[in-house]
Amino acid sequence: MNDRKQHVIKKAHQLFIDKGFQNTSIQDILDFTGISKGTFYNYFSSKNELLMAIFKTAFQQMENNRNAMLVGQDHSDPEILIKQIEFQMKTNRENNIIPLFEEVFYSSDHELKQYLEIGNLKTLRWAYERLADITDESCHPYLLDAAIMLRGILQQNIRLYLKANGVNAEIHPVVSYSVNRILNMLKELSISGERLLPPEILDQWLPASRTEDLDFRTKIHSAISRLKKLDCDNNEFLQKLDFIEEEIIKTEPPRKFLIDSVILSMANIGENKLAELKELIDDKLLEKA
Amino acid sequence: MNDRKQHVIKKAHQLFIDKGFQNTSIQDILDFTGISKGTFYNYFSSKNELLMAIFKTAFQQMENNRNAMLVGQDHSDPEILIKQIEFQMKTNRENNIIPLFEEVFYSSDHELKQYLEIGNLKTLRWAYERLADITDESCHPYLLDAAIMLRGILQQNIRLYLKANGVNAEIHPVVSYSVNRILNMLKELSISGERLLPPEILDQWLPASRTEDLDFRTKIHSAISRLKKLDCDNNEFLQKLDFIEEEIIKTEPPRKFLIDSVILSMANIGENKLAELKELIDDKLLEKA
DNA sequence: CCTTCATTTGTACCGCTTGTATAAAAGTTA
DNA sequence: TAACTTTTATACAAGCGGTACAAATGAAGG
Repeated sequence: MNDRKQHVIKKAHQLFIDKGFQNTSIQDILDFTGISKGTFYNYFSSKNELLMAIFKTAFQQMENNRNAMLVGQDHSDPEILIKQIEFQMKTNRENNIIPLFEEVFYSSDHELKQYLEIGNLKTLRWAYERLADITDESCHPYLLDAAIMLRGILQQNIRLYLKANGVNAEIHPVVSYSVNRILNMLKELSISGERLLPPEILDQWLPASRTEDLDFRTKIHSAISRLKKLDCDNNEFLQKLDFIEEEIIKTEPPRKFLIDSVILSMANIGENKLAELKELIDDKLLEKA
Repeated sequence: MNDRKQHVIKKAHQLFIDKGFQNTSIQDILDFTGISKGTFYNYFSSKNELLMAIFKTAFQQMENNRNAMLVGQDHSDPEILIKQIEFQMKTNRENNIIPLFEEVFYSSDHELKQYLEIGNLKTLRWAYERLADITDESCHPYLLDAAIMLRGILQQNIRLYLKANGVNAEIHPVVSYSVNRILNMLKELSISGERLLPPEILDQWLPASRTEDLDFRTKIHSAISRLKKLDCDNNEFLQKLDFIEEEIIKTEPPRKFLIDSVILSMANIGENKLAELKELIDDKLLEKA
């Protein structure tokens, strides 16, 4: 991604942390980053899309750190999980992810909402899998419930612990306490057999293929959305773009010759305008081959 | 309260449920309720204050129901608690309280935020007290932690249970399951002795006097805010109003003769404009005497 | 019936918002 | 130098929350 664009994302994130999403106007961002309005709307089709870009980089960063902390460690050691969670909570706080998330989740557009929901489910699945590393087989049927409740407990405990002890308090004891509660609860559940949700439902919510390809799918979607705007009254043009999106997402394997010829037939819109889309598709199909 | 105003609150609430707070414009409300803009701003000094009025009536209603469900019942029966919570969660869902709450909590003005925070703490204290009814003495030091975690568990469990079983699913099993988890956790905590927050901190967060008077304080505050706007360049006038607010809230007992004479000295602003404030203060001081 | 008062209405207006449009300027590459 | 893409500056549209105010309406009492 463009360096300048990355810089805008970073600066805007800073503004959102300081003043909140709603209370930061695009003009604020333009002033703070020194770009012009035209450039802004060249980079992002809307303020929401900028926010999505911020979430995306934050999620990515979190996932990387999470994985890095696990290499060479004993996966079944609860202390490692605690440290991972602690780190996540800290960076979440630094990046103001939760407040930004809440601020937008219940109000904003469908696309953003869906993106955040999937992010949510992914972290839920991560917790589920890490709990599976730690506990023995008998607990596994209850791990989804446990992961769900762990999130709830952590959220509330941290919020009120920081209210009591100041926002700069060390959260390690809270995370440790919360994880211990859940581990004890799991023992009890494995005996009593009570359960709310079967773990299999996770696969239903997050079909493996869909989540692997999520990033690619959103990229394709936004590239195509941008193209659509170039000639949004040309019905044939729009149909072609819709066809490409559907073919690349739904058909397995996508028929590359079809996509290529359709793209070729749109060349009149400007070779360079199509470059991004072409590159995305070529990379993806190469990787599959 | 004015019937018409109440009607506006109700209709606006309906709109907020359907479209969200941010996505409902004042014009929408005017069209839907059939009042004019002038009347709207006669009733509410801002869109936020309308939202506060909605929250206030919803909280009030919830509290009443909560108390009504307890009369003539065995306070130590967990089933009653479960039914209370279940009812609360249902009405919360019907009134879309949580989403409206979240939508606004992280973005909006300080006053609204503080009001919601206090509402939050009040329901936390309610849960704390109800858990005290149910559990024996040995658990009491851990009840605040339990109340906090109960909220987290309920929130997450309900959210995902409804995602799995459809939004119209019966939530009784979820509430029952969640309360049981907490009760078991309490047993364990009373043995291990682990604790995050001491219950005494609740009194610090919600000083008894302050919460009793909260409703009165906000009423006084908004009445005075409204008056301030009538002559907002008259410094002496503003100082008088500030004095009244401070005297009625902070001085114990408030020196009525002082307040009365100050109000008298402001009569030039219009007798009727001061009526609301006068009535509020008279009622309060009568009740104390 | 008429006067007095408060409420309500309709409308114009302000400053701000997100987002579009576009011609001119600046940068890049060959 | 020429052809191109990107960036800039600016004007613009439509909508927002909120203010101001004259005119209309309603209610109460002499």
